[in-house]
Amino acid sequence: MGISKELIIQTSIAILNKSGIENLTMRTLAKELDIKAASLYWHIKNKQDLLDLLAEEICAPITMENRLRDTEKAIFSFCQMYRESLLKVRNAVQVLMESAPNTPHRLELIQHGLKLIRTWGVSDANCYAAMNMINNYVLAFVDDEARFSRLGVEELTTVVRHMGMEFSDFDKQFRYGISVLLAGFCAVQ
Amino acid sequence: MGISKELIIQTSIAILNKSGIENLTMRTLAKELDIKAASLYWHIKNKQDLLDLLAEEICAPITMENRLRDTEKAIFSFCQMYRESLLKVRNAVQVLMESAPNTPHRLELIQHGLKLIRTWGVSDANCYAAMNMINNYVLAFVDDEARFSRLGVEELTTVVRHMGMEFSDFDKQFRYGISVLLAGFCAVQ
DNA sequence: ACCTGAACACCGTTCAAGT
DNA sequence: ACCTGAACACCGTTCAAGT
Repeated sequence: MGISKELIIQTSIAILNKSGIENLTMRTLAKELDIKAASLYWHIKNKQDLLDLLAEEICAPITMENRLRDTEKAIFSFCQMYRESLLKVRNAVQVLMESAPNTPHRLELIQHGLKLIRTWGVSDANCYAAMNMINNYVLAFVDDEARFSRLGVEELTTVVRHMGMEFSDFDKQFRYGISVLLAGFCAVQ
Repeated sequence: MGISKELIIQTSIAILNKSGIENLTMRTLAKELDIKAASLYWHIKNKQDLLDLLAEEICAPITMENRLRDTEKAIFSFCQMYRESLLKVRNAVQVLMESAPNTPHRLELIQHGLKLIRTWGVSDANCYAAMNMINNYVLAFVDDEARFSRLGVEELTTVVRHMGMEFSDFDKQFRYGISVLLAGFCAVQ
């Protein structure tokens, strides 16, 4: 069995999880695949192309079930899925931020998010801004969450002392932000 | 007159504004200063040190005047100053994001922001999360704003058509987001 | 169709050596 | 005190050449 795009993606994600994005290079990727860096260019256009593929792969687990009649619950569960998908791959946030959401699945997700926000009562004029706010909130939150989870115990206690913050429950903090945004959307028209 | 830290900072910002962050390298910076890259290490520790200095310089124009009795107005004007400071330097957002807010002025800004948010009525338990939300909102907004302002006319009309969005008035959009956050903070306790 | 060697044009950083 | 030459260990990418 030879090198396939799928294998390249899975190997890249393995490298991300093991060594982080700063060690995902065309050379390390090639080495892991037992080929030379130059050979990668037969399968993918360039590194940006690889990042786009990874972004799409990272977002793949996010589904768009429409079973929830309660719009608020639907938005919460959508954001929660988004968050969980990002947490599954180390540096997922950086990968998404280095690639434009032009890929099919990510475009679908945006459409779905917009629909939810419209249903929540945000006007046409504001729904793109609202969508951006939610998207940026989730990305920034997960970025922090992932960074915290990689801190040593001593740094953690330093941070806690300095900020006087309990972050034992990331879930609660996450829901707080979403609640703020949803309440804010309702209040401002 | 020799090379000073201040000259290095100003030259770096000139390079940012002319060529963007991807062209701010130790080599281009040295060339602009008429020295060799190795010489830079006499004046600054490394590139991360440079980015920290730049982040502090970018945030320098943000003042913390306390003259406004109206908390809402104070927060709006604080965010507006933040935004304007970021817009003055190309890729300012990326610079801030690549450096931790450990420098004196940035720490002061955080303290001031927290105070405003507390005054606005956010609880101790939530004020760090709220502060993060505002900070991330401004950064993401300016990142978009700066990106849009660098788009050509043809891409702009494409985006407008696709999103059905008017972005003639960035100010209005910016204030919308801040309003959402402030209203949300009040509504969720 | 798929892979490689070798090169090109870059990075950040170090360090002995110069003045 | 300040600067440089030269090197080291990297990057992404291209392309003629191999099979």
